[in-house]
Amino acid sequence: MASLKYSRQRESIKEFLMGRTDHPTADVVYENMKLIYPNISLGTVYRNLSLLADIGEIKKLPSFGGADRFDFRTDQHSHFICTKCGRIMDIDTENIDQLLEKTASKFESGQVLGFSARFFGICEDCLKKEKN
Amino acid sequence: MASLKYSRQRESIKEFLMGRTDHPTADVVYENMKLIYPNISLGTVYRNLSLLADIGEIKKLPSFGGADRFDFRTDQHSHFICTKCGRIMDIDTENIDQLLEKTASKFESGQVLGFSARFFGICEDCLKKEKN
DNA sequence: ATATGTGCAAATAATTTGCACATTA
DNA sequence: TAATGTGCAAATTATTTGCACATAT
Repeated sequence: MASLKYSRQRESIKEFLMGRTDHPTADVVYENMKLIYPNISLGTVYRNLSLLADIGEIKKLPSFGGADRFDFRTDQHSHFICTKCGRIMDIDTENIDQLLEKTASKFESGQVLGFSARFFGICEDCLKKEKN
Repeated sequence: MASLKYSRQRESIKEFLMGRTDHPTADVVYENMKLIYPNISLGTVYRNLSLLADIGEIKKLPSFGGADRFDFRTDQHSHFICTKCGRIMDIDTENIDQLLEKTASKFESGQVLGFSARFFGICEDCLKKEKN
């Protein structure tokens, strides 16, 4: 029944995500884990990210023109995605979440288990760079 | 300056998407195009889908645990995504779109160019199958 | 001891790209 | 005839998986 066993690697991955708010890709996690475990493999990183997402300890964000992102915040919140640099920022949308919740409860063609709002655009940093 | 030239393949791809509401993947488009152009290549399909999305004639939906989806509807609307079978359905959310619009206009850490709400869950068909 | 986890490398899946030839304007 | 598009195959990118060995319970 697939019970869970401790692993240093998994704990470090979790801790790493906990300390970041920028929703890194698996590859970024991998690069950072290599500093602690020089021999860690990308496969291990992917396996643990999937596992952590499955048990709800982290959240997997579907890709937007690139690699998936992983987020330690598992509570309901929205994202702003910069289409220039790919950065993902949390965005405060309490009222939206309430409305989504309401819409979800009214949906009749299936069972809604989750929802999210996403905003696409260009972040401040990229706007500044454009002025050059 | 990359001006646009007519191509039968591109027109057919557009027409095909126009006749569907289920947001097919590039591969599904490819399989259907092969019925018309037996020698068409997947590369051509991808190139035209990207091109059409760039000029705003279709919409590219970021992947959710799989291949990207393409949609002829380019107006603002939301999606219900079945996490079992991957089906994507349009969902009517006028009030949500208004609220998202309002939130977008208030956002200060960048320039919002678009937004979307997505609902995840299990569609009616998959719910029925689960009962077996 | 036995299930679970890991590293490694190979496999798979989705998408992109270089190039010679074909088509459009 | 010059720019754009196509087919083909190889390359790239993101992710998954089989296997022998290592580690946790």
